[in-house]
Amino acid sequence: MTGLRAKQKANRTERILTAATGLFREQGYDAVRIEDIAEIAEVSVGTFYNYFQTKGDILVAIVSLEVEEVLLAGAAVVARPPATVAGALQRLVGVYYDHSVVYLSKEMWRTAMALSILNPDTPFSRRYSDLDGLLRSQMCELIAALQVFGRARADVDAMALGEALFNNLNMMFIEYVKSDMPITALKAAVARQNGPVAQLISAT
Amino acid sequence: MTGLRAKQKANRTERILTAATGLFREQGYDAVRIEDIAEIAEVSVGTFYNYFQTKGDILVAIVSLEVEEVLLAGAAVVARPPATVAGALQRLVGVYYDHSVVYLSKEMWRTAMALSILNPDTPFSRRYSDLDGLLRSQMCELIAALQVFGRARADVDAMALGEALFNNLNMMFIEYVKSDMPITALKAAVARQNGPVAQLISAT
DNA sequence: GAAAAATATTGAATAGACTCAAAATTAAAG
DNA sequence: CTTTAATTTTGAGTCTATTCAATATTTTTC
Repeated sequence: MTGLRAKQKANRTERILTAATGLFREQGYDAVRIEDIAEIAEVSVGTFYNYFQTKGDILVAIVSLEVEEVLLAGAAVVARPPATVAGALQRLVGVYYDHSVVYLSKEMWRTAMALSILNPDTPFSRRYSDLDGLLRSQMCELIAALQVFGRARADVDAMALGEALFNNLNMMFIEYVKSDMPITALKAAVARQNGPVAQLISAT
Repeated sequence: MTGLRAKQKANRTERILTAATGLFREQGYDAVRIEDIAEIAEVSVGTFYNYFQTKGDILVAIVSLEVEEVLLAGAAVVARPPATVAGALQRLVGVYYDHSVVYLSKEMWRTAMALSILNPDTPFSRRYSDLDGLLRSQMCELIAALQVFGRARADVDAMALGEALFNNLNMMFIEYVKSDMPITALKAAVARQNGPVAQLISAT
């Protein structure tokens, strides 16, 4: 047996996460009070703070769960990349963006990103940063895969280029959640920015 | 005469900004209370809020002043770019980073960037975003200048590439202020990331 | 220059994130 | 099964950013 305590702990974590996710979606991050989350989760405010260090922490935790999904979706693209460099890049970018936008509002993204910058040492911020690192690696893998398939020139540093490409798409996502730009405009802008690079590294 | 009111207003803005700048540098953003700023600036808490919408707003205002300096320094590089693409890119990047780091701590940068993401519609956040846009344009100008001087291939979209390069260096700066990385490591990492692009667009 | 209008200042009151010492629960020891 | 020890929960209390109605100052009007 895992012990009563461990079971109750898991159960409470679950209840708090569920309560917070629902409230954030319904009312937005700012409008939700810790008291509200605690009430729905049937714990006290103090207990909430035993499970999550700050209000921001739980949001970052929720967002991290979402990023894990994005990572899975991206892996599928890397496994079977489209045949052209430009196409492959745009497919991966599109998958990232589309998945990022399903469950989380722009406000939730803004808040989570802001908090992960503000308090980089909080445990869930670390997790978020780690996931970001994995996405970055995935982009590098994609470039490497294109080289293996002979679609991209072999004489470029896939690692370096992948990092730069990822950083660009990530920064553009920040612009997107800061503005009222539609997702189509975001994709178009990134496609344009990737254009020169895609052309230059395409195998001749 | 500009009117008594206008003069007093300018004077108070000045006093508040000076007080806040000093306190933020001495104690860090979080440790400073609005009450402290108001006391040193010899105004009431209420008056502070007549001049700045939030505590974050005044930080973003201070940081924006700094970004204006960075912009000036960058203009000098664009006016006389180093002779190689890689060299020119690295010079501009270096100027940006060096100037950004003189007066503002990593904590101040983290806070300002986080807040400009969190509340993009506050007046000073807009100003900050605008300045960021100008920096981005500056990178585009640099690429264009290198093309004019025959250092870079003329058949690449300078605008698109400049944006991507700037977004990369900007995201790397975020990584830098989130971590305890020294600035030398930051520059080295960006140089590496820019490497493939610099090589590919260099005039043959 | 006095009265009215417009604009600013003020600080006490509010709200909500977060803390912490006491109380309760679970586990371990005998 | 009791007693003791180790963990957890709890919610009243603290701290600060922010608001707003009352007050004060400056400008405009006549």
